[in-house]
Amino acid sequence: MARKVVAKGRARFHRETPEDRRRQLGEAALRCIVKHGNAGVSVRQIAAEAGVTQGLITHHFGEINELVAYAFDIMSEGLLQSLLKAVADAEPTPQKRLDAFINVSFSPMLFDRGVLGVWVVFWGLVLHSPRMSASQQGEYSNYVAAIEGLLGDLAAAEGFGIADIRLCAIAFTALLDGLWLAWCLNPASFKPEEGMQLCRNWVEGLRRGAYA
Amino acid sequence: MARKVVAKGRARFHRETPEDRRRQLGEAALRCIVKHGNAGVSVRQIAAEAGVTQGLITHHFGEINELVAYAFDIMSEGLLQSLLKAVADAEPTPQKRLDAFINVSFSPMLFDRGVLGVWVVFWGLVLHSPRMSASQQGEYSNYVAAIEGLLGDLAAAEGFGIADIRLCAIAFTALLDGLWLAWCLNPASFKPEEGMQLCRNWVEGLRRGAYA
DNA sequence: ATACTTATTATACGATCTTATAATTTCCCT
DNA sequence: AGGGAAATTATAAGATCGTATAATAAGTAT
Repeated sequence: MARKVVAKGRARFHRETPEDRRRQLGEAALRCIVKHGNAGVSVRQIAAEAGVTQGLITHHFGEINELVAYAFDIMSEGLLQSLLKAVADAEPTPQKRLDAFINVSFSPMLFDRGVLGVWVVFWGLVLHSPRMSASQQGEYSNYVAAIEGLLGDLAAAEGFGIADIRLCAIAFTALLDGLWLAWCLNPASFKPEEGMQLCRNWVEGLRRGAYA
Repeated sequence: MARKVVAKGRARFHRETPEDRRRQLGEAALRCIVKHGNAGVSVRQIAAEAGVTQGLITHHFGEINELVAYAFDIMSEGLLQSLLKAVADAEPTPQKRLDAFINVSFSPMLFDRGVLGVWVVFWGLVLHSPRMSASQQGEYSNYVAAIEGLLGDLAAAEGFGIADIRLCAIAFTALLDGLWLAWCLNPASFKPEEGMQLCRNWVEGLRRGAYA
């Protein structure tokens, strides 16, 4: 009957599995980075955002870099899944699938200053941390491979030639990333629909044999 | 004859004009950012790099953000000047001038992880600081305008059509930036010469009317 | 129920950060 | 040669940061 009495006002808490807690902390880290950029990467801020004390981060991740790398991984995987889902939901023709990929790339889910803000922080870390660089390389190659598949299917269906499809996918990725970056840094410079049109123009150049 | 005696070991120093000192501090800031990324943005580190005491930064710039914005400006202007000089030194045909622009864009002066590292830091600040955003907008429009001129001259000389040359320049800029980003984050993904080829392929698509 | 594992809190320590203020040196000007 | 403006050093104050350590609560198995 008698509830166990908590000594001296120490905070009560809910115990969670390591995986759940790690994910909560990773998502809290992402929210902090969205809000404050590099300045948001701090044990104290992230712990406060997650509603826990600082020690938990040390306990689950050791050092904070490990938490940030983990946040990078879950964010990256989530975005790629969203992209692939949009492609899977499209009509199963190479043209429609590529269109779907372009459309979702310019949708508010990805074409968003907050999302870019997170990536900019990650890029900064990738340049100075082998751990982050390893994550980035894996995720980049997954992304390029997805585009490679889309472009290859289109070329096969329409019968035009591509000299080096891997390089082609790299170029298309670069175009998407570059437009994303430019628009997020300065949304007045062009409209998302115009960005989509520029991507379609790029594909049109591909069709016309500019990369054969 | 008697040298003026310095009291109690206080450091001697050389007095400089405000412009010179500001530039020295700006360049020291750039070196710190190259070396340590966001972590290099610190009054203490920059002052040490410049060989002065911290107070000088406060004296000349007020708050550190102002110094970083100034560093952004001098770096941005320097790079654009280098690009324009390469164009000016090329043979005066639209084709050669555009080629020169592409070549210098992929030269070690720009295709460099340290240079990208500085820009990544700037981008992060642009997303959270109106002051930095204002600088970025001005510099981006100068950059796009330069490309717009190159592409317009080529179209006029060769007689192909471009529906919206401003958007075209934005796309080409995005491609360049995207390739720059991808290579610096992961230099193994492609070779600079391959990047140059991809840019030429993009121009070939333009020639073939993909943007008409 | 009771013991045990460990997730979590609480707290402390040393380093580094930004900014403010006062003292001092340098150099130009007359 | 000497006075004065301002460039520069020196120092301090308070905030925040990362990490380590010990104490405690929560849930699980016995």
